[in-house]
Amino acid sequence: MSSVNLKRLAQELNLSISAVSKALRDSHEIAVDTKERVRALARELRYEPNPHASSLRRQKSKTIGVVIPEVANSFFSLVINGIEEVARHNGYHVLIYLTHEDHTREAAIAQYLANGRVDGILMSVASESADFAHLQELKNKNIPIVFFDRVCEEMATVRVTTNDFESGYKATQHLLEAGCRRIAYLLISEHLSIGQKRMQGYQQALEDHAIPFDANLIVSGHQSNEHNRMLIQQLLETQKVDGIFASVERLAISSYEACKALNLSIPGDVKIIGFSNLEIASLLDPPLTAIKQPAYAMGREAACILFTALDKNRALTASQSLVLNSELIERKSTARN
Amino acid sequence: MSSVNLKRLAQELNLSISAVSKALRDSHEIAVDTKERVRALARELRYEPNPHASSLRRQKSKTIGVVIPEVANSFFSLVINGIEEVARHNGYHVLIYLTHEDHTREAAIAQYLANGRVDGILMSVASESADFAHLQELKNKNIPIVFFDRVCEEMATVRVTTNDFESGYKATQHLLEAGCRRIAYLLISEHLSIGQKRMQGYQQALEDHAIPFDANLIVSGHQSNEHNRMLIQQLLETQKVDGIFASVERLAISSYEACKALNLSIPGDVKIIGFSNLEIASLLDPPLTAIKQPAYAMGREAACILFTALDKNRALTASQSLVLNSELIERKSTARN
DNA sequence: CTGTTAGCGCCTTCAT
DNA sequence: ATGAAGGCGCTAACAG
Repeated sequence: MSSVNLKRLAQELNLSISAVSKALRDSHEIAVDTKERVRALARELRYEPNPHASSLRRQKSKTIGVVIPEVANSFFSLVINGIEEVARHNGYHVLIYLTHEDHTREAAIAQYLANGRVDGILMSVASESADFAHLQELKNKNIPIVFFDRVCEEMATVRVTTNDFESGYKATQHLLEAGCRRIAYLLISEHLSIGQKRMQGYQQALEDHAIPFDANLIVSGHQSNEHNRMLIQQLLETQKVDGIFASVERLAISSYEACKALNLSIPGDVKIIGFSNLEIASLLDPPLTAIKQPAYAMGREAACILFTALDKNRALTASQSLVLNSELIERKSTARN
Repeated sequence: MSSVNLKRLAQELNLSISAVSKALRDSHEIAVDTKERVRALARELRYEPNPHASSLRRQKSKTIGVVIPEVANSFFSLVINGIEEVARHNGYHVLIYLTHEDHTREAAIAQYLANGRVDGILMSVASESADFAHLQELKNKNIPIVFFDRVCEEMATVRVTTNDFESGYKATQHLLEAGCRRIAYLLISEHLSIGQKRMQGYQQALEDHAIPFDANLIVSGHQSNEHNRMLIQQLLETQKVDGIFASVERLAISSYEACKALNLSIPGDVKIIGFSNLEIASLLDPPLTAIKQPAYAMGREAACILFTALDKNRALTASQSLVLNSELIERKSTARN
């Protein structure tokens, strides 16, 4: 650590440390030419303020924590892009934490973020998070936190979500209008609000079309894609199913795989629609009819809300919540059958 | 900030700050029962040491920086997973920075990481990085840095890479053996070593099969997928091409799109092979024959090398570099034509 | 305009 | 076995 710090600059310039500090922060109480001299040397020596010292002193880190279930997934990848973009623009740094859908991990992460390491948190809760004491804890410590997509229903906090009920309704309606009568609904975890809301939309659509709800057509997936594919195959074999609505991307893909494995033709025997942001899904044959969430925008919006709160030292209130619209994307098949 | 800190604990326990500090670090010079008392209260008050104070004092942050071109890409997503996994295991935190393939951003990031914010860096260089002064700067400041996948050829540093020449060779050979004679090679940037090495493998394979190299069949892509698809379409329209070898995932996908747009049948008119880690590529019809990099493992390995160096205070030497093997994955088409 | 001083919270000698 | 003191590098209040 040959570290060039304020002391070093001060020595070389025959100035006091605080004068140098002020000069670099462009304080009005420092002579213009002095500022120039200071800045010149700082540039020459490539001075960079020590962020830890600065954070310690100012009680803020200019860093946020992003807590998400996973990243190997187009939705969260895009979200990170949005967040990083805004963070960079506002001079914030981004720490990333993956829960792998594990409630214990999420709690542990929350625990050690509650010590000043970050000024705020952006979070999409893990699917198993039924117990949210750890989140309440963060709230108590006054750490601003913005939930996005997978929110914690039990807490009154800022949320950036999409119109889950509505898009669930539309997706189901889409299948119904395409002639489906036995539509399966696939979700990832019963504890997740998005799964619930989308399902409510699904149920409402069924009801509006006078189709009876059948609990046998609801499948709750798990971690392993392999396992999920099995579950879906089992469903297709034991139940009469002519449509599948997958409430997350992975399940939509597993549905495709399951149909393929069973030699079911996809638009013919079973129609599939799923939440997905995968560009490549449009190249499938038939292309995956998808509900596409504005992932990048969600990341940006969530980050913006957090940063303005942080920079203006304003508290976050649930009223700042935002609901963005997901889009139903249907593409024509180029099937040559 | 009602922050519970050492002082607070010390007061409540009628101990000195240093005693508490030592107790929490399980020092042998503190009585066992005292330690117990301290730990009990710490747990009760949910004490977490202030990381900035600690970093400042110890001159290390237990944080690493990950600098990558982008994240909306299956390769880097998987890498992040691997890194986060190892980081968490070793008690490190992960800051993430995206260059968006922009050399200026990369330099700026390097600049402000060179101040103690991170103990080390994992990096995949931006495609435009012809000039690497900023990387040399980090080297000079003794910030350990491990390059992975996209390395900086001009510096003697630790690298975690894949067998690019070899896999380039194999991919090309695969197409040649499938009967291709006019194989296009798509790369993302001339400045990138991976693009070069894979191309060398491509050229060697051509030579070994006595196929002349044709510079017209080399296409260098850019940022926009849209633009790349156009370039490829143009290539397909102006040149006789019966095979495409895409050296990055995005270009493989764009190739698919281009063929579709031109109504070229994919195994028939043009065979495509590409570097890709997308699971869903197996569902395309025909499935994308892919060179799959061990992305997750690369992230883990790179992180491991960095952490052991950091924790043992050992310098990184180029000799610790690692070359992992990519796998050629061919799947049978289920085409019903 | 510039300098002095006093911490931020933690860790580490050194003394008791 | 415990405590006192100094300092990591920076900032902010207050003097001069």
